[in-house]
Amino acid sequence: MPLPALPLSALLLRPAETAARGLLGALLVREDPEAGRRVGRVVEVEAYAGPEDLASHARFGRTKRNRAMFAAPGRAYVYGVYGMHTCLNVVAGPEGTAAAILIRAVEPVAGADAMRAARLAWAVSTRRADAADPEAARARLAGVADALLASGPANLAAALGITRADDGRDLLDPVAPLRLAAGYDVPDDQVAAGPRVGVAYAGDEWAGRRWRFWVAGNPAVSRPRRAR
DNA sequence: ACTCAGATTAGCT
DNA sequence: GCTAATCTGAGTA
Repeated sequence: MPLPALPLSALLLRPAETAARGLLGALLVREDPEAGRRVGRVVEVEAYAGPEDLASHARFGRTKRNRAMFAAPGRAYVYGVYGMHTCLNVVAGPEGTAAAILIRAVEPVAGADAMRAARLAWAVSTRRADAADPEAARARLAGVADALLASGPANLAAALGITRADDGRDLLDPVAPLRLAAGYDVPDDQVAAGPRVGVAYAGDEWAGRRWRFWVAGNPAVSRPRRAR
């Protein structure tokens, strides 16, 4: 398999949409001494530019929540949303740019069982109904195809055990427990693009940009929902 | 196909 | 205090 044209550290200095597309095929690795190694291939991403991007969390400037966005490229920006969900971004651009790439889906390459177990752990610790009936939660997750375990940003975070404790961590550190690594090159003819999900509030100019990129036909790509 | 609950927090007034 | 949020799963049809 060919390697990406650029090392990740150089790729992440490019404009967000370029870096986002280039991140397709990279590997997201979670080392866990108990559960073992979990690896996913990035198959779906979204680019967010800096404060000028009205869909970006950086549009309010620097805040308590988004401070990691202003850190160096390759850092994690992890935030919580909708009361229970966690999402992972990779900071892009020169430090202070506040650009970021939302990782929306990875295709499990190793550790699918550990991902399933982590999804269950998240469910019973977060959702009231699953806490009340863990067996039902276990049975539901047992029916989830491997390819869907880390499909969608919040599912991805749950499957890899990503929490806000990971906010600001360096994903390019080759020995970090959560890291990005060079993976597979994805040729242009396998890359599809469309509008970002859930950013209708940003107005036509920004919501209309086709800054969501995915590997065409890949089963781990999340189902885009209707804009709200 | 559509609708809704869930449950926390940032950002704003 | 209030509103909406880079979401998901369950319910109805």
